[in-house]
Amino acid sequence: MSLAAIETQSQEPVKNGRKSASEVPDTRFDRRLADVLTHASRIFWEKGYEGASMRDLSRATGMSLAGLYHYFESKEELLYLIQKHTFTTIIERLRQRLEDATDPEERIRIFIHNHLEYFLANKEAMKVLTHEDETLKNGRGAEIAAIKRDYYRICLGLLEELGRAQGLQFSGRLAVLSLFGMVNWIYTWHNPRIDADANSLARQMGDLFLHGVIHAAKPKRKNSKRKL
Amino acid sequence: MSLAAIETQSQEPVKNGRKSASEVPDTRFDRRLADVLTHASRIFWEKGYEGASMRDLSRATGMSLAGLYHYFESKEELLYLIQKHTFTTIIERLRQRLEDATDPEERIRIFIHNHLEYFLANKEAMKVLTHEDETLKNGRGAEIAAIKRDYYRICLGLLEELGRAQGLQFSGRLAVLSLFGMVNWIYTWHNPRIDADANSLARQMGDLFLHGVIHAAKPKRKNSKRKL
Amino acid sequence: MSLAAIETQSQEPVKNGRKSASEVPDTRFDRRLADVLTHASRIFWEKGYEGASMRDLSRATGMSLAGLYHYFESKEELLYLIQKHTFTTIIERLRQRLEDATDPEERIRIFIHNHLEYFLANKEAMKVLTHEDETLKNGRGAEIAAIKRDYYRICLGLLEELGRAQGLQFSGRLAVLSLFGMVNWIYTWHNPRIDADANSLARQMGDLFLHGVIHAAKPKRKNSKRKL
Amino acid sequence: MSLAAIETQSQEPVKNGRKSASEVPDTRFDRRLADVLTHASRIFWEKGYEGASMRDLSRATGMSLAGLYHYFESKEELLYLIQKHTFTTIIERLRQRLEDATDPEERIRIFIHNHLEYFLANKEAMKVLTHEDETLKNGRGAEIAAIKRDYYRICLGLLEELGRAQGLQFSGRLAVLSLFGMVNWIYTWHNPRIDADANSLARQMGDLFLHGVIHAAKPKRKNSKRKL
DNA sequence: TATGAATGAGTGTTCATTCAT
DNA sequence: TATGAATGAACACTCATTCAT
Repeated sequence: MSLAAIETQSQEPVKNGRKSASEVPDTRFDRRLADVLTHASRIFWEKGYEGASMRDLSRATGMSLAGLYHYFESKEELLYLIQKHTFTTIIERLRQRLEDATDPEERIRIFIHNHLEYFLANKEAMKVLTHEDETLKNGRGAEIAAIKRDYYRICLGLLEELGRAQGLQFSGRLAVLSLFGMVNWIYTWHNPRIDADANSLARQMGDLFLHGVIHAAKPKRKNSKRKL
Repeated sequence: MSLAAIETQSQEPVKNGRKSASEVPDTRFDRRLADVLTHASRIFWEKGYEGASMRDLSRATGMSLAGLYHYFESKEELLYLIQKHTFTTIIERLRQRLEDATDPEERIRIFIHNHLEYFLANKEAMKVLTHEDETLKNGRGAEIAAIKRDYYRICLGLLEELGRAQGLQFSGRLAVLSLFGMVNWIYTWHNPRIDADANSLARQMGDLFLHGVIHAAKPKRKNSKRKL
Repeated sequence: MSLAAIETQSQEPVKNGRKSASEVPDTRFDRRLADVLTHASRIFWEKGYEGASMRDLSRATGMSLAGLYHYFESKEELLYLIQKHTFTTIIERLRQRLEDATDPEERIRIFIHNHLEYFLANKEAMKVLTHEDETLKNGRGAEIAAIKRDYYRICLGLLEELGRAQGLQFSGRLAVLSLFGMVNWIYTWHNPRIDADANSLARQMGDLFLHGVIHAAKPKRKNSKRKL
Repeated sequence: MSLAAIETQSQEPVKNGRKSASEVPDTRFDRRLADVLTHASRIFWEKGYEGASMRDLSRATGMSLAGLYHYFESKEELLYLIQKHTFTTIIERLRQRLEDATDPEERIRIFIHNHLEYFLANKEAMKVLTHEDETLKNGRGAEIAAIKRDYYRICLGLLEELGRAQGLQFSGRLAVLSLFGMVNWIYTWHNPRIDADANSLARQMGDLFLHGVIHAAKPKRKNSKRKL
């Protein structure tokens, strides 16, 4: 699913988008808008949502200020579109990859890998997602929050599968949020020149997280020497 | 160490260096400025650094706009002071608590507990620290970055102690940054009404992290059945 | 005379003078444009000429922004067309009704009634006429001003007839403009639910005005007690 | 009461107007703001409220755009201040002049004269008052509407006095609103070079209106020939 | 010590209008 | 005949900051 696609989709209710009968997507049209969103993503990443001005976007995209408003209702809509696209894409990919796997550990590793792979390839989007978490208001904010909750629930579900399979007892919430912290934090430190790639990172973080969960949550055996 | 103290200290070079060495510190004065920083912290937390205006701060503190500039060079200095104070305080506390402990695992648990305890009590500061990571420019930015590196190195050191003690082999960098992710992320989700307190959280995260590190990094024993 | 007609008429010189004399008028076409003017009238009334945007008009009429410009040169032309139509219509009706009456008082009552009746039925147009009095520039402004002067002169003529018939001496100008004030002001206060209809209003205002003029202007008789 | 005075008064709740202990009005300060209001009045008159830009006001007053906002919350507040001042002043003057007169006719003539005199001397204010009748929103709009109703009621009261004194029967509402129309309309036509001054105009309009009311409302005598 | 006054530069957004199709 | 795309100029308003007092 391309940025253009999601953009077009959300563009529907805006203005009087006629959208001709035959519905052949005008790719030249869509590409233009997708471009804008890509640039916007970068600018929001560099300067933050508040710090970025529509004039910055105008400059970056080569589109006039008023032209921007021809396509997008407001600065907030740009943020919304970016966040929605990002979340939708990552969830969609995750679902596809999860289809083939049944082993609970494997499935969690898929989750981690999917997350890291996407965000290492789209670091800007990642920061925009996490930094501008509470920026969107009302309807748009609620919509993104709902998608985010979906993502959370998927991960929680995976963890519960694992728990059932191995007879573990632990707080799913804490585990999920700890995992989210680990994998989300990368945008603050990952340097492609010195740090491992998504595959390697996913394996290492998977090891760390899964061993942590499994051993920490294993019902104490009688002869376990000491607390840890 | 009070906010007032750090503030005063950094205020020294500013403008009319009236504050000669021998002078008894005017605590009424200091308290006022500490108040300003506390309010500023809250406002930056609520609106972000860019989103917060000096007028917002003026309103929140009850000090006139010009009054703010009488004490603080610029909006950026306020951010700098807050970040410096936060980091300095947390590191200082950590060092004190570390003094009494020698067991490597115990020391890492102290690190985690210290971090969570401070940030659960100062959630605003936390967000201001992590969100406005790259906001400070030049000298001030470099100074904060240096303190941050200190903090990172302390944590890395603790991990290396553990590795040596237990004969583990793992990437310290990845482990530290994963841990940072886990503990820093709390400001995005911690709800005092439903989530555990710092002690409990520190114990659980400590379990998760330490089991993860130790078991994931343990040199494979010959008879280890399976990958995990 | 329909709005469409006047519109068409003034449209003649615009752009591609396609509309050759012999052509049968396309009424479907005309009705569309008349509709636009009716809507425009309402929007100008609600928001004022300056406050109304072409986008408002586009929305209200369902015609695209560019479509509006296809038929009308500019926003100013829309105002011009509305004002011209309104004035032309009211004068035309007045002339018809005046044809049958000869009594000077009767003729003034016809003037008042015609004015009130039209404007009570077209309150929007009325406000657009009086509020946007000086908005039109150059040629268009002059043309409307000329029509307005016509209307003024007709009324002045009626008053002079009355003066001659009854041997009155008074300032026609002041009387006309006082009358205009009385009857034009209604758009600011008339509430169809509590105020009388055009017939009743015309009678009452006619009484007030005519008694006022006649008694105030009657050459003093020797035994008139006092000024009033 | 000077423009400065009313301005100062309404300025009180704005921002943190400290307003020193002794309360000696700083006339230099007030004069500046009164100046701004006078200029604003003129600009609103020339271009209408919507058509006038804050930049126009900035240019006209010689004060920077941001400076304007230092003193006035918004463009709307400027309009409010002008309207409030105008209405308050004219009502205050009216009340003073009414104090000495007891004859009902005389009192109505005072009303007319007061109105015309003020508005011939302040034609801008007049247009701003009548044209921007519905511009103010919410609280400010309600406040001005209340003052306006006061003014209406005073006039209605005067007419009822006259009715009682002379045993007339007529719609007070219609009479008041007709009178308002007559006297308010002058701003559309009065040309000081060719038209009479306030005194003369007030006398003539007074004659017209009073004769109109009295003769139109006089209970029909048996031998009155015909309707008029 | 502390503030009201003042501002140049910038904000997000809307304007009337043009033009290729 | 009719419209989507596009824009330069303007809009009301806010910004961080300075300065005289």
